[in-house]
Amino acid sequence: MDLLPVFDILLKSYGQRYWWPAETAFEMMVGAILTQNTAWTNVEKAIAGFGDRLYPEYVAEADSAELAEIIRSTGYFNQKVIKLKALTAWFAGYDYDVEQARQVDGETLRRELLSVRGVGPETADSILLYALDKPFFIIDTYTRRILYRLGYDIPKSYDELRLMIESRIPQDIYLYQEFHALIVEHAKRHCKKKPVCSECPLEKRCRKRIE
DNA sequence: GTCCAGCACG
DNA sequence: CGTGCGGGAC
Repeated sequence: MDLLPVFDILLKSYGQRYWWPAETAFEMMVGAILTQNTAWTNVEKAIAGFGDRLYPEYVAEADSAELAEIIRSTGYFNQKVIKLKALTAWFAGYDYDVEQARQVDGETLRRELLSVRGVGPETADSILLYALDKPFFIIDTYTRRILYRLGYDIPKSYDELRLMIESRIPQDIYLYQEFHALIVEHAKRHCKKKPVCSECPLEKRCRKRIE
């Protein structure tokens, strides 16, 4: 599994992504919850709906029905209200200060995040990588789909695939952040569920397997 | 009508 | 391992 050439091709094709798009670390965490099984365009509406209220004290205190109305466009809004409040309660343990959280080692933070209601492995690793600067490689549907079509043998479990990738590329925050962002871009432009293979930058390396 | 950046629960 | 959660884009 030689992944760096794939990264280089995607980087040359799409350019730097500078992900994740968020003004603050807390906004990033909120976005990670809201985008679960949801298109990002629907998340943007919700983020905008917060206006100047996108800070942890508001989410902690806000009436659930009011919060649900703000994030309605992201779907699963009743569940996501619970998740947002649970994640914010975890963040309170660090005085809503991302610098404090960053002092803690990554494995500890990951265990903590996974114990938060509504935070699974993908959401945890997204927060770790993009808000807390910890090198955990995010595995999402896009990652699996693209690697599968490229012909790699994909382990079934989330952590097996994550550890496999992490063991094969340099442990570098920038690389992890940019690589995941490029995977998302590639999945949206070409490697969709129904692939759009014309002008695909990875065409030469792809098995062109459909499903 | 169908599809889509997960997760918790039974 | 199957199901519920839910909106918006197409």
